[in-house]
Amino acid sequence: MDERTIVVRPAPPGERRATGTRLDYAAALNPAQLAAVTHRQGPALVVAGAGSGKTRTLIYRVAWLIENGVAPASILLLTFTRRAAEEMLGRVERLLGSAAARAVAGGTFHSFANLVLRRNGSVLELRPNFTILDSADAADALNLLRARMGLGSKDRRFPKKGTLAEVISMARNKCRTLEEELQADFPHLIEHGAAIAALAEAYQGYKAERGLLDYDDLLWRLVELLEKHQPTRERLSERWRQIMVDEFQDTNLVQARVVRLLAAAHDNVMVVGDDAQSIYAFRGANYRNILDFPAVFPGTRVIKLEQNYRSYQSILDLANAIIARAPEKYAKTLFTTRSGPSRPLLVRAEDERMQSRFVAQRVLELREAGVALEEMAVLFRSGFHSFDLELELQRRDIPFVKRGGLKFVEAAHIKDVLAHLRVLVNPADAVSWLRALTLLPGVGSRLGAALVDRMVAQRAAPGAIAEQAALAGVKAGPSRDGLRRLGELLAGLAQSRGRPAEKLAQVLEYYRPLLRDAYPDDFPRRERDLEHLHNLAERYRSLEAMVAEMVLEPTADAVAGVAGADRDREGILTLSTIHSAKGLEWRVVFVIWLCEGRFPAAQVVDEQALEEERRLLYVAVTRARDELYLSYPVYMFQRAQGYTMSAVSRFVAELDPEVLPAAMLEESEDEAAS
DNA sequence: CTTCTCCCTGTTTTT
DNA sequence: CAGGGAGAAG
Repeated sequence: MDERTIVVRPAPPGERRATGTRLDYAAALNPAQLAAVTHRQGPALVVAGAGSGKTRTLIYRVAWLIENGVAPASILLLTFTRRAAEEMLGRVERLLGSAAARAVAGGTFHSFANLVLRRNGSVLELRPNFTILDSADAADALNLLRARMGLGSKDRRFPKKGTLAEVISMARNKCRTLEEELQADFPHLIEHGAAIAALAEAYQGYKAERGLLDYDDLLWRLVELLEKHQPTRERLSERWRQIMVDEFQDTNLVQARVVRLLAAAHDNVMVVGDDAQSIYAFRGANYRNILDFPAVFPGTRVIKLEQNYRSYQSILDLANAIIARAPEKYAKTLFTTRSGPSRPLLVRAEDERMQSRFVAQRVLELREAGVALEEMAVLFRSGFHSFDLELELQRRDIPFVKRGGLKFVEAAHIKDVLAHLRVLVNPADAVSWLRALTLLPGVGSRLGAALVDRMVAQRAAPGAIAEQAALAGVKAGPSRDGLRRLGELLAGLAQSRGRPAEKLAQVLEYYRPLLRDAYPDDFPRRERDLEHLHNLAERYRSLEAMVAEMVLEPTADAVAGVAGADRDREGILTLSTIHSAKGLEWRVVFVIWLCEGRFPAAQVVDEQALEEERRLLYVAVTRARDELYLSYPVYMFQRAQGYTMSAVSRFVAELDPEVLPAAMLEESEDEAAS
């Protein structure tokens, strides 16, 4: 049964040509793709099923526009990650055999907003050196204000800082009032409604005074800029006369508004998406954006891409069966001409160890059979689901990278280092100040906050922190010594004309002793991360760009595992959350932990969220080209109850065994011996 | 009053 | 495994 046959697949047509000739679009694309690529003007909605050549279509579209006289600089390509945009534009460049594509603007909504606001923010009285807060920074700021306002100091049931940040952010992403948001998603917090509202208002003021923008502000201030300042709107709309948005099903209402406003002058918008792959409702995305697009842009041309070029038909049958029950959608059924010997398989393992051993062993067998490690991936619902597997892979010396889970720049020690640089860029950045100050021995939240307030009120230069501390009455002692060293560091950096990487190196030198004190157990691992950070810094020419982009575009590498500086994945297996696997594909895919409580996740109860989990599984299985394994352990360990019997995921249980045959694992003689 | 330390808990997904 | 809470120490 493991006899693997060689499958001859047609190579994707096109993507190479002699210079000087025009691309042969009709030969390279199917009729639906061609229609999208050569769409003249006005709004268009491309409903693109998984693996239907969506990216390819966008690439050819950009090339076609350029070949037909559209200036590259007037094309805007909004994608889900910067990397997606860069990869696409790189391919356009190869396609056209010229560097023209480099002038195309591309990136995420947030990074686009960042650039526009830095250049045009003055009409909003926004300083160009504003700091961007990530969700953890936002939560910290809220917590500071909560303490100051004396809210929930005694009440144990008062929401934690992360929850507060989530409520406030969700309301803004869904264009709701706080009351509406609490009613809809946090009914158990309604009793704290007034306190949360007061906090939200204080938070707005706090950010405005200190030049701080959180993720939501980036989008909302852009909307404000475009809505309230007609000349700016017209200028920007004229500048980008061709707008393309990828993964439109994962945009939220604010982003949809940005699109509407940006296209005000011409309506030349092409959005591409798949309602069946909408998996970001939890952060406010609304796949209705796709369903409603034709109403928002009258005269929209709708083009459906249904032919799948990725997966075997047996895998698509499974995908179609999974999504068949979704209640509201653009009806479409994926089909392909690809068929092969293997079918998806449901694998029942005794327990988690067994599941891990199965994956590791199968990966090795496949590698023996000629499938390179980078052509395989293991996908899961949540970051921590792969912990046991990671140990097993390490034990067997199988190299892997993990995508998703805790991000590199979210690790405490990385944030510590960056805080020093952020203070340099924006001396009013109270959040970063507090972080840097409380690292010092003898400086806690109280003294730290007092010093920050003083620095901001006095508009003092960062290097003046020690003098300001003395003026504030800090007595000589360990805290004064620390503050003096911090002041010397910052004063030196403010003077320095060095590159960002050189400044970072100085911060690292200062920070290393603090790191060793703070993490006596595992500072070596963290020091390696700092090395990696230093390598990343080499790419940037300006400090401002570096600190902004590190927040907006965190590198996909997780902290754990090999935080390798090299980015090529040759000979490396991929482990990934399904969310981070979006848009990618592999020859062989394993999806693990398909049991109730894990997938769907335990905390998911309401209908809408369950539907999203279903779509998530759909995304997972459509990542596979040739082979697909879904697995789950029969017994799972839960700390509270010990070993319990698990139930297979409802999404799998309801499927016809025809589309997903089941198998179980048995301990064989030689395996038991090893 | 402030900071430090130790123990507890409870873990989705991400710009 | 980190973030928060409680209690001890400065």
